[in-house]
Parts: sequence; structure tokens; C-alpha cells
Amino acid sequence: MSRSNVALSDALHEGLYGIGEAARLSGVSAKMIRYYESIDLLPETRRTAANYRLYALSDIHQLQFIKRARSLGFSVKQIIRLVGLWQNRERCSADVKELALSHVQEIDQRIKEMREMRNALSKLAEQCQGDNQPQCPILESLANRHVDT
Amino acid sequence: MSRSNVALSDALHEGLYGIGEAARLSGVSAKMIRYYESIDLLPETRRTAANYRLYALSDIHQLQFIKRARSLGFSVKQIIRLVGLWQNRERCSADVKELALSHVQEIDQRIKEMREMRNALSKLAEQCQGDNQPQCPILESLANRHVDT
DNA sequence: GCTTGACCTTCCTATTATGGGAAGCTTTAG
DNA sequence: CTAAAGCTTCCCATAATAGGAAGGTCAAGC
Repeated sequence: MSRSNVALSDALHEGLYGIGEAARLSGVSAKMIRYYESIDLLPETRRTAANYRLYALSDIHQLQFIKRARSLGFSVKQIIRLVGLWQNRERCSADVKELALSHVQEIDQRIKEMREMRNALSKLAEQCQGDNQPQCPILESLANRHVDT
Repeated sequence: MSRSNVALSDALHEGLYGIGEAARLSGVSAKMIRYYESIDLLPETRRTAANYRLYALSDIHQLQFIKRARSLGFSVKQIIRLVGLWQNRERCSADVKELALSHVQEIDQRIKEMREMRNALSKLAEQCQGDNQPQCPILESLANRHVDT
């Protein structure tokens, strides 16, 4: 239905890119690009007569946006909101800031939990001789209820 | 085949527990207990004549062991190895220590990555007015290639 | 013009650990 | 005997990513 009848070579001359090219330019794999489309993080693109996806530069910018947001640890759901705000001329920067700060808090929480894990574990490891005796405080602690964190 | 012909009430008198009881005592949900059995982290248990699983205290101890190891962030695969070492009279504490320390390193790595994310993001948020203007440094940074971490 | 290799399409599978639910059987209390 | 609670298995879903199969398309070289 929404197929354009463009041939691939024509399209490329119009400044459009195939999915492989888009992947290279954005750093998002072709597989992921299709996935993002399937979950409506990306709009459905035009297609060539042969059903190949075609990407404009603006699409590639959006992919780069997504890539960077992922690398900052935003979930795909959060990115859907971010992209919405990004493209919304009426947005308030306060909305974005709120999203970002709440994400920072989530990260802080996770870091805290991981640090606790890490410290409990390395404390156990310190107490362990690490020789070829079977006696091992790490296992003993896992086996008994009083894990003194 | 490996069914014992015990009835439930008999079993309970022998100091055995149903899966619900085992879940309560260990803090591992019945769902997860069955899952752990299915992936051979737990041995298959005896069953009553009516095919109900029966757990002895030693099984519950193993569940508690697993629970604590999970809470220290060990993956199920790692726990399979830990349980193996735990039950192996011939083990060297060095083996356990090595596993623990390599896990500590993994955690450190993840913490480091998360801290980097966190700092990049909170730096962006700081620069954002958070008012009702659309102009927003967070989005601008996501949109442009030069994310200066 | 035909072949070859690169590239594209869709669809299916797997990953990790967890939870939710349905359909049906068992046990226990009333 | 009945109702509730507890158990069984089987299926589905999650989040983000990768791998692969089967098949269509395009460009280049002969």
C-alpha cells in the first residue's frame, strides 16, 4: 500500500539510503532498525518497488539520537518519550529534565545495590585463604543464614 | 517412575515439605523452585503418590544457598558451579575464591559503566533550565554527534 | 543475457530470570 | 459432599539483541 514505486538506484540519487547504509551511518544494526520500526520507535519508512526500506537523512539522525540515548542507559520505552519530546515544538524543557533526572535516580539506585553486592562479596573473598583446602568462608556464608553484610 | 508412594500427610510427618512450604521457608517462589529444577540447579525431588513435590530440609538449605547467591548477583550459571563446589568435599577454596573474585570484577566493570552514564546524564540535566521553554540541552546533545562525555 | 555475490525481505529461535494464568487433579476443612 | 486452597503441567510475556533460514533483488563481470 504505502509502497513508492521508486527503484533503488533512483532512490539513492535522491539522497535516500538503504538499511545497510543507514546502519553504518547510525551505528544501529539493521536488525535493530527493523526492530525499532516494529515497536513504533521509528516510523515506517518508504519502500522501493522491490520492498526495500529507504531512509532519509532525518531518519538517520533519529537513529543516532536513539543510539546515544541507549548508550546513556535510557530504556526503549523512555526513548519513545524522549523522541516524542524531541520532535515536539511545544515541549517544555522541564519535561525532559524530569525524565532525565528520574533516570539518574534509577541509575543511582542500581549502582548502590551493585556496590552493596560487590562489597559483601569481596569481603567474603578476602577472608578466603584461596588455597587447596576445602574449608571456604564464601561457601560457608552462603550456606548459613547469617550473611553478615 | 521415580515416584514414592507416600501420601502427602505421611510425608509431612517425616519432616518433608510441600513446595509452598519450601517456598516460604527459603524465600524462593514455587515458580522459581520448579524452574531451578528444570535447569538442573536443583535435583529432581521425590514426589507423593499424587505427584506432589516433596522437599527435605537439606533441599531447603540448598534453596537458601541459591537465594543468597542470587542476591549477591551471581548468575544461575555461576550458581550451578558454586553449588557443585559447595557439595564437593574435594574442592579447593581457591576455586571458589577465583569465581568470587572474577564476579567482583564483572560487577566493578558494570558499576564503572553505569557511573559514566550517570555522570554524562546528570551533567546534561544540570545545564538544562527545566522551565517551560522548548530549548533543551539534553535533547540537543542527543541530537548532535559531539556528545562530550 | 546469465551468473555470482552482496544485500534485502520476512519469519522463527534463543538468550536471562521471572511472573502470570489456564485447565485440571488433590487435599483438607466444614 | 462441597468449597477452598494447593498442587500439577503447559503456554505466554517480558527487554534488547543476535543468529539463521528461505527466498527475492540488484549490480558487476563475462
